[in-house]
Amino acid sequence: MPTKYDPASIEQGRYDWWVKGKFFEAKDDQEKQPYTVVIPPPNVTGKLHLGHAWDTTLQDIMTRMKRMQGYDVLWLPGMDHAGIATQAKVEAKLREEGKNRYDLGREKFVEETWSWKEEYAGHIRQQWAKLGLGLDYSRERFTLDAGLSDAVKEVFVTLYNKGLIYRGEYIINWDPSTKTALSDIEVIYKDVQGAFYHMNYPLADGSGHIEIATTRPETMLGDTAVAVHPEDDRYKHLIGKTVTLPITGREIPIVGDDYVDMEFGSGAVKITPAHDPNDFEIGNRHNLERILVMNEDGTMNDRAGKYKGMDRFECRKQIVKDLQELGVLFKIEDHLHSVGHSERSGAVVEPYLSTQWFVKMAPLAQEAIELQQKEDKVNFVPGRFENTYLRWMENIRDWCISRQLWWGHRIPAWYHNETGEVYVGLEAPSDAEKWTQDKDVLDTWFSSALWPFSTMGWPDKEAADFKRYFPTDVLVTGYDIIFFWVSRMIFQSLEFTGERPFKDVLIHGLVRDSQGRKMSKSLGNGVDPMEVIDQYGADSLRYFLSTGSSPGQDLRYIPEKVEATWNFANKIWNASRFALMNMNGMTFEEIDLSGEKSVADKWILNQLNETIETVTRLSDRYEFGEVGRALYNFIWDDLCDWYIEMAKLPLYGDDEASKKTTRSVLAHVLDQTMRLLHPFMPFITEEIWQNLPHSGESITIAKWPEANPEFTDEQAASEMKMLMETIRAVRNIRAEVNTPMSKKIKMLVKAKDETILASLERNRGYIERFCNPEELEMGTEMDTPDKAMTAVITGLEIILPLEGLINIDEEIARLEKEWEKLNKEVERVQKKLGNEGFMKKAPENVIAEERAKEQDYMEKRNAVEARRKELRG
RNA sequence: GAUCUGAUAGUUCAGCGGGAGAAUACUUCCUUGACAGGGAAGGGGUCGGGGGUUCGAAUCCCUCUCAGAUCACCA
Repeated sequence: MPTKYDPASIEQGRYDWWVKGKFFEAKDDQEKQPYTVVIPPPNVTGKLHLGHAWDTTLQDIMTRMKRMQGYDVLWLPGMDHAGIATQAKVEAKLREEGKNRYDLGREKFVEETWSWKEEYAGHIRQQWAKLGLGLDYSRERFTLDAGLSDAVKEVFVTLYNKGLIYRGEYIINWDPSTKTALSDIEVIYKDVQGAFYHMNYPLADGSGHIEIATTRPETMLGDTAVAVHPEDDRYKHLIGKTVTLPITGREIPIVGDDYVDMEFGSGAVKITPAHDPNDFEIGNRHNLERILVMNEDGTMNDRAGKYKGMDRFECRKQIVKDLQELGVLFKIEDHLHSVGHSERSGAVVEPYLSTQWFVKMAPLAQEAIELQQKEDKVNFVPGRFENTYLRWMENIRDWCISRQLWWGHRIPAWYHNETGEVYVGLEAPSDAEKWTQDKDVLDTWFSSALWPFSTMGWPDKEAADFKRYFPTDVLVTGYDIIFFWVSRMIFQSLEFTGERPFKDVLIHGLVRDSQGRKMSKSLGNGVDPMEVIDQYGADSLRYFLSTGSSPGQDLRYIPEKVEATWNFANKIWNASRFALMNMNGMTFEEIDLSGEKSVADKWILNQLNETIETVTRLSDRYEFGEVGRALYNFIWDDLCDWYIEMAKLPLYGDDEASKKTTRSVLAHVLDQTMRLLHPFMPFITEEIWQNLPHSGESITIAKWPEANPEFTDEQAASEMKMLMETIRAVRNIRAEVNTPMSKKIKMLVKAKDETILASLERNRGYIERFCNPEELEMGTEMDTPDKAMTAVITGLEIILPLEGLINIDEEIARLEKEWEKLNKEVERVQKKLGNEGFMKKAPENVIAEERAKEQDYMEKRNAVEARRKELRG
């Protein structure tokens, strides 16, 4: 084994070996309980970022752990066809070749995209491999697979027949750059510095004018009314009159509608039913004409008259100029308002009148909301996200699901070529030649919403995997896609399987840069997980990601922290190296823990028990940050700093029996520790475990450790505690008087009683090794020389005669300070114990603890006081 | 405007009713046979401010300040 931990060399080839060994495949073993997780499918043409690495590492930890705990684990991988994003990428590539999708035609274009998909899917699998994810590739799925497409059709047709999917002409969010409709949540609102344009529309009868204001003056070309509040004294007499729309000269009515806010602006609103959702509704109430003035690409259409062909923002400039010249537009105010942008393309979204398909949400949402009142609800971790989810569900609007793209699930609707009749079905009508299928595809999220069951063979309700592995146990995802995905899976699963799709949802935060900023392409502050792995290894990255935060909180990526994790891995590596060097070829069968054990042996076994218990308990609660701390402390402090140092005594000695026991304890503790750590750091633990005396083919299928009650040993724990305190006290004094370990000093130990003395005598060897005295005298009575440093710890007093090295005045001052400190503690505890309320109401164990503290502090204080008196002489 | 989150050592963060913790940085010492990317010792915090509940509050409640997020409105 090399002296330095080199992740690249140990990670090399290991993943392929795991996959070949089929350790990650669900075995459909009826003896075992199933445990299921489906991966949140990444965009197939995307690249995995640190967020994916975090998300999948958490899933890997849980599935590896459950596998070791004896579950029949299925962790199902897959990818998402990501309609808009993927199509945009392929179109960009075509553009580079001087082509566009229309040159290829729909069929060719989709073919081209499929081959892209194949290439990129390979990249993603490589990244999963590099992260070490224990995925069952025999069950990998893609949202456009035949099976999943059947599920999509089944859901569409069923919802349509139930009246929960409808087609209609409404105002939707239109992205003019990708020329498709978007759902409400695909629109990102950003505050933008715009302008508020004030205009006077002249009354048709020439009796004056009415003032309106708008942020989108170009839409005035499609105005079909002006609305005022029916109670507004300024305007109510005008209701029923008409105004002449400047430029177009159309005559449009003034209507009264409650929607208008009298306090806002002039209290009169221009109404453009084809370009604004609120205006659309007002239009419906007043039977107004809908005049669409834009094309799908955001340029002005025929209805825009002389502005035809202009881009919408060009048109805005021009129309403002023209209206100013006409004297209609008389004021432009700066105005900060929020403007919708496409989540994918970034283009300014246009509210646009269009015929689209929608899911009627109210009944579906209602069921999902009611689920949370029931026993088998979806359990959000942390719980507060349930409220986020519920509030969204309660206010949900209908979901626009049609997209004007080519890459996706084609909508299973056909229109009769002559009658225009609509047919919706799993297959085309029998006289297919007389019908034309809807050109559009479905929102990508429509298919991902079915992921937990469509991947398992549904709509075949008898499919083996669906019956065995659904519902899933936990879904892991970031809080940013609760609305996009989690909520939709819940209502679709309820509607179609009658069950929740997962028992738990573990929500994590976002990975940010070291300054707390979101990672983004525009800032260029993104970090590629693959580069981190090249530098520090997958295990370091995984440990950093999984233990570096608490549930639901964001995580800053700080290179120094990943480095610190590398140091931890290096520590583990070297501890194992030490063990192996001293194992003397011991085999697994030769491990024997029945021999006589030292305090150190008993103590480390006791600590191991506690660690096993803590790691198991906290992992079940997804408290990986705490688990990480427990493992770190156990390995670095208990095992490396203390146990291994103490084990050197027997290992370098010549008592064969204790050598064998020490080797056995080391082998056992390391074996168990590697197992505990394996879900977090799979590569290094497999490597070390394979080198250690072990039984079994791979640590991935080794049994999860269980605390052994035989090894729980309070006595050893307290004896060890005293020993450690003794050693620390001596080190402390040595540091204080600048007397390094290499320098031998005389050492006296005064024990409080015979029991303590006996314990100290038992551990004389350790004291000699760690305190390096030239002479060690221990007893219950001890004369203290004047020129000595002393330390008081629970149960004993340490005296180091240091002739010539100490200054008595300084020592007295130090003792006085120490006395003050101890006295303060005594007073604090006594105040507590003297408090009637405390004594009456505090639990017994707390009172007992306080009593013990009082005793301890008093003894220490008295010893310090006695020493001070001696020095004062 | 509503809701949520955060404010703890120089820095990044845990802890979330019973004696202020980790990592990192810093200071001093240590070429001890796993590891100098190591070991030992140490300094450093009225746990954002103010109220309250409690025998007891960093931890629970209220309020204020600051930072961030989400949703809604924005003619």
